[in-house]
Amino acid sequence: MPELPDVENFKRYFSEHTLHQKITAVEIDEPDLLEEISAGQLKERLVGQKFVTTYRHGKHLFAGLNSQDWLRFHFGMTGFLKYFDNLGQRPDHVRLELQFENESRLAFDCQRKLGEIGYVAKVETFLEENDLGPDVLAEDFDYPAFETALGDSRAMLKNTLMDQSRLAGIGNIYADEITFQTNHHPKKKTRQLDETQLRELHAAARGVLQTAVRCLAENQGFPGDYIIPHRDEGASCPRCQAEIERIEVSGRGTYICPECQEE
DNA sequence: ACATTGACCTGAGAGC
DNA sequence: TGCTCTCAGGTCAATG
Repeated sequence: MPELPDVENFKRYFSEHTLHQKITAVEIDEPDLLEEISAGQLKERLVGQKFVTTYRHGKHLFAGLNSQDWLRFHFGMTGFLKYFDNLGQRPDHVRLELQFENESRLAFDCQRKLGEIGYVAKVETFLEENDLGPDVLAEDFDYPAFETALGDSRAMLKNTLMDQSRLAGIGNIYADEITFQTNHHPKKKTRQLDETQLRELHAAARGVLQTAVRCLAENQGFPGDYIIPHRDEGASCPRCQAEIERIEVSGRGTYICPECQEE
């Protein structure tokens, strides 16, 4: 689930519920998910603090504390946040739970344990050390920045889009949507695109992610010409009715319309 | 430099 | 009902 649009919504959810409340207890149910800090230290650093701000870069969510440090979440394949005050609403695979002054709680649920919980002093340092490219929805991510980010990638288009060191935020689902919207086969070499096509790709990448953020926020379906709701072998293309195909690209399940996206 | 494969983990759903 | 198989929206390391 969690690609950039999901994480952007987690950010909003986090802000809406947890800011400016004193943390009174921290329960760590799965210490293996901790990255830059031990369980004991994390408790020490969090109890008594408040979250004052949030920041997102790609698929990473940073929650800023009044100590100036940041708690970092990466959601892996199955992570999500749940805020609740009635224990009956506690989800099934909680790996970290924060309790607040008013007895409410925030859980980080992560069934497959592929997520990460980190703790960093500076966001910029983390981004550099982990070689993350620019966030695709950053305000200043204009076409020249996009061109720079792609560099001289010789990979297949889908792989370039998903390469977090070039572009931060795009995963399997939205890579497919972006190639569909621009009528490219995902295995096409990125290098083969001319400038007009690259400009279209840039606009489509931002447009798709922006639209997805909004659709998820409003809990409504995707636009009628999106392939996302038709990720099924045998489903029909929302634009030309041809049969959707499932192929593999670098081991990832990939859905395409063979008519709209010729190789 | 890039593609492929398997590993990390666990569970849901399909098919028998 | 229960078993087995496949698949899952992320990332890393090893291999060719």
